[in-house]
Amino acid sequence: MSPSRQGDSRHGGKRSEPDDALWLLAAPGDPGASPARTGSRRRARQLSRDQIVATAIAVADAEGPEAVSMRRVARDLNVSAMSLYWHVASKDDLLVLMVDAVEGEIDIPSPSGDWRADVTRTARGYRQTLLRHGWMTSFIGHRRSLGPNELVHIEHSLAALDPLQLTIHDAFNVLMAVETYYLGFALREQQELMIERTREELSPAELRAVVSSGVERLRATNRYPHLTQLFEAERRLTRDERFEYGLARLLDGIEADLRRGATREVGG
Amino acid sequence: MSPSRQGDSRHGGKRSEPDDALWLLAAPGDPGASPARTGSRRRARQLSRDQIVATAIAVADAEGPEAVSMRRVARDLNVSAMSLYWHVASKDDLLVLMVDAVEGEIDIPSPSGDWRADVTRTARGYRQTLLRHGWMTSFIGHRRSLGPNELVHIEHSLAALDPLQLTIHDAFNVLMAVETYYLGFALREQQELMIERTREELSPAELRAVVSSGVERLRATNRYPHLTQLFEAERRLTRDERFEYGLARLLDGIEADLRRGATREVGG
DNA sequence: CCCTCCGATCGTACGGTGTAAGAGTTCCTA
DNA sequence: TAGGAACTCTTACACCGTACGATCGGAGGG
Repeated sequence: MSPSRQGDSRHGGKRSEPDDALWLLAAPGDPGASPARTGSRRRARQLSRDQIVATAIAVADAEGPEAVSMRRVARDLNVSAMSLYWHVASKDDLLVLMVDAVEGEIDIPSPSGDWRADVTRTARGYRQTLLRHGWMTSFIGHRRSLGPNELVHIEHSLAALDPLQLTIHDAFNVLMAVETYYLGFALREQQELMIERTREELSPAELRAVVSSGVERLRATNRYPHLTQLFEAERRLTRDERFEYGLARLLDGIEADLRRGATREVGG
Repeated sequence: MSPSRQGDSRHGGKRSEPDDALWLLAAPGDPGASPARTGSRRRARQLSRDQIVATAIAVADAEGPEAVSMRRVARDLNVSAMSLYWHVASKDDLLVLMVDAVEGEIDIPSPSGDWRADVTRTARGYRQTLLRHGWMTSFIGHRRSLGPNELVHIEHSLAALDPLQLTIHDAFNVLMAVETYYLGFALREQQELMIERTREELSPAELRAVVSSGVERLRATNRYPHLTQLFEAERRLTRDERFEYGLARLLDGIEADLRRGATREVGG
């Protein structure tokens, strides 16, 4: 019944992270000795945790999240599957590392003094990055701690809010609301893209048939007037427009609330 | 290389859905003949799609998303694994059906005339339901079509916006912004809950050690002033408070924008 | 120089997974 | 009574994560 506990340390591998990799609140993969420290001191061909993570990301980018398996990553590195376990505690750990690595790709504008512009820019960058790595939305739920790159992300985002002179909690509250929004958007967007991709595999004729028969049945029931109308209308808003609309409205609301005089006190 | 195509029909099973189950834009599981139509006309013990979905949901509720396997669900139904495939096209399909079934649990208030109250109520209901079925955030990405229950959800949500007299597109835009928010919140909330649960397995002493050593290292770097401050502060906002704050601000922004005179035209 | 040690890699094996193929069972209809 | 549709089961395959122990190769001590 009780599955294997999270391995504390085996083979006597070292525990220390590569120094400035700071993980908070829970341990990520721990078995790793620091990777290939002095170049070619040991074996010429030295496997490293970063290499593994990069390869796994490449696989996920190219063939989707379900293609990421230990054996597959190992094969791409010309290495046996079990070799990976020296550098990475488990597959779940690898996923966590992948997520944090991508989080490091997001470019973070340094605070300009215009908090709204900064936040908007960060949100767009986040969205672009998740769009570039569509698998992120499937793995992001595996995150069970704050990785070094997310720490940097949060720190910078909070710094961008400095001009507002909020308490740290109010600032965090604002930040979380915005992050919530763009995380949710990324999730929905990914779903939509998958549906679109599925539909692209149909011939135009098939597609038209499926859609119109669906809409037809929808209308026939007479119980979905709004939906019928929606599907019949010609132009739909693009995803970009929807992203910008919701983000702008959220920031509008936050801005107004702040102008109204500090964040509303919550009872307690 | 090319994996199995989605099975069109095998064994000559019927295709028709149970009549009012309306799926749009892509097919869900199709092999199912309609389940146990006339009670005990056939075998006394008749497996049905709904039973399978319910059992799968029960497994997920009790033991988490990773416990849901075809064999496991079959075992709980005292049936062989392959029997499920008569009623359900694949595991992915089962997941889609599970998601839609849960979506049907969300209670939908009938429009009261106060759109903001209605939307808020729906958002809370959605959050509560996703909280009750924590696995939803891991499966929701599998949705590749609009299930009957989500159709109802959208239809009702759009109806709630009627008093605003928007074009159907603008209404949809508003709705999507809100859904984006509470979907994102559910995702983050689930992450947080998993972290909390992980931490609950530690003794208070261990916990304090882990956290404070983390914060200590954080401070030591001198590069995370905001985060350090955040972790040292005593009171954190509850999740409820954060949920309500972001939702209210988003609705504030939408409201203000609408008052400003119809939704802003987007160039094109 | 060899020998020992240990970091790193590998081979094998176990118990799980999703599901294709087709045989077997049960019941309704002609 | 025969036929066939509706449904269930057995078997088998390829793949998965990973426990365990053998093995390899270079660094340090004698």
